[in-house]
Amino acid sequence: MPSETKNALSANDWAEAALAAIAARGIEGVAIEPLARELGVTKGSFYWHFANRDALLKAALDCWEARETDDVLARVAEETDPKLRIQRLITEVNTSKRASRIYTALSSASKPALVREYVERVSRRRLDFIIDCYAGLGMHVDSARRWALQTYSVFLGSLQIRRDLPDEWPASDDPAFAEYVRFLMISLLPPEARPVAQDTRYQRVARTGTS
Amino acid sequence: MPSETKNALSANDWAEAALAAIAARGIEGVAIEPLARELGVTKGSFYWHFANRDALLKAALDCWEARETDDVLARVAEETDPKLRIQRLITEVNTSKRASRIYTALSSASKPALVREYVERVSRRRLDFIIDCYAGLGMHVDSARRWALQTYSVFLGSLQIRRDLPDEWPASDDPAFAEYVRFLMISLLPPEARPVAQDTRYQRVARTGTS
DNA sequence: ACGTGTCAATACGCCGGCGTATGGAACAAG
DNA sequence: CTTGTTCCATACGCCGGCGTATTGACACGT
Repeated sequence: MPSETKNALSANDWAEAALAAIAARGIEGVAIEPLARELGVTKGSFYWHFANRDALLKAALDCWEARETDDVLARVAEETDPKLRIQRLITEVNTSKRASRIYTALSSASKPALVREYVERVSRRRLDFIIDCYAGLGMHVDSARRWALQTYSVFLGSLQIRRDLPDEWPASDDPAFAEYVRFLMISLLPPEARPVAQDTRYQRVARTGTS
Repeated sequence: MPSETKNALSANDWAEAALAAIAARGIEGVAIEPLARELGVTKGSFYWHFANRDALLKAALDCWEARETDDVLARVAEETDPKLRIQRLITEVNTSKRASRIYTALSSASKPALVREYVERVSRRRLDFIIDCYAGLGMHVDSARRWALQTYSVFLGSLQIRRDLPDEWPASDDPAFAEYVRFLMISLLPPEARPVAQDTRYQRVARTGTS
């Protein structure tokens, strides 16, 4: 196996480049010849490693699925306490921009039916994981499902908002961001499991005479 | 103006077809010749009505923006009571599948910078509207923004989940759906504005001896 | 020195979509 | 009947991406 002896490309290099292309230009942006140019080679290289474009897509999606499940979920799952686990889940909203771009790109239109399988598997595993988190709080299954659905919705919606309205989303160093996270910590945890006793999310505006 | 005398196509027909194409095949699916085939004409027709593909995209996005703001927001805004307004907003999650497909398609990758403007405008108008809804409850601006961000996230996330995991989402006639809506009614309204006094979202599972 | 296997460059044909140019067909007005 | 306008068809050239075939450059073992 004469690998890593020279600057020869591996199939994995192509898969990674494909993922980057998905993040940057969407699923349709995974084109052999442009990718080859970016990698400094020609497509003669590509067709040695892969049979066709679909094979590349499949390889890239395999990478993605592995990272999005075994990786990020494992990072959260190492927190054994169910309450802290949910909290960590919430702060993970600040996950890498690249990951979120890939997800929304995959989840969008076109969906060559190959992509669909991957998105569905990853989504289901994520949701099931969150359901387990809430079930770990001693919650009934139906309740846990509702809470999880809400939390996962907030997660996905946050990714979208960060894409569509980058200005509206507070930066990580903005105190408003920390406040929002604390807000979510309360909203997304059932009353009995909340970090602080009192709910400070609702401050009425000072009374004025106007209407 | 010899319009509607024959079966002649108008520019608006093309724009509508383009929107349908966005919903079905994404932004890249807006191709002149396939659209012409669907409409039963050739692209000779198209290039009489439009200068190029970008002009068509712009026309389609104008239609979309009008519908997504002046239309759907107006439908919710006719409810004057702020509390009921938020509730109606929540039930609007069940909006047309087509609308959600268009949105996610637009918000995905590629984003030829032309699309970006439209998505940003629509998103901002939606978010501002929701912020006003919460402010209408007498909430402080910062608080209202947090609540709105959460609610809009739930809304967007729900659209995504319905796309990615159609099986996991309860059907409209499923009692689980009604229960989830009631769940959200409580979650997404501040304590003082909730429809019912007691919070029934958290039912602990019956105690068992196992672990 | 000689083959063999690995990885890549080059050249080619194909297809589908874009945009243009030109030529109608229908219809109204004079 | 001619003329002009509106709307569409046809034919063409162009480009970019896909996939194949062929050749070539190294690295190795023998």
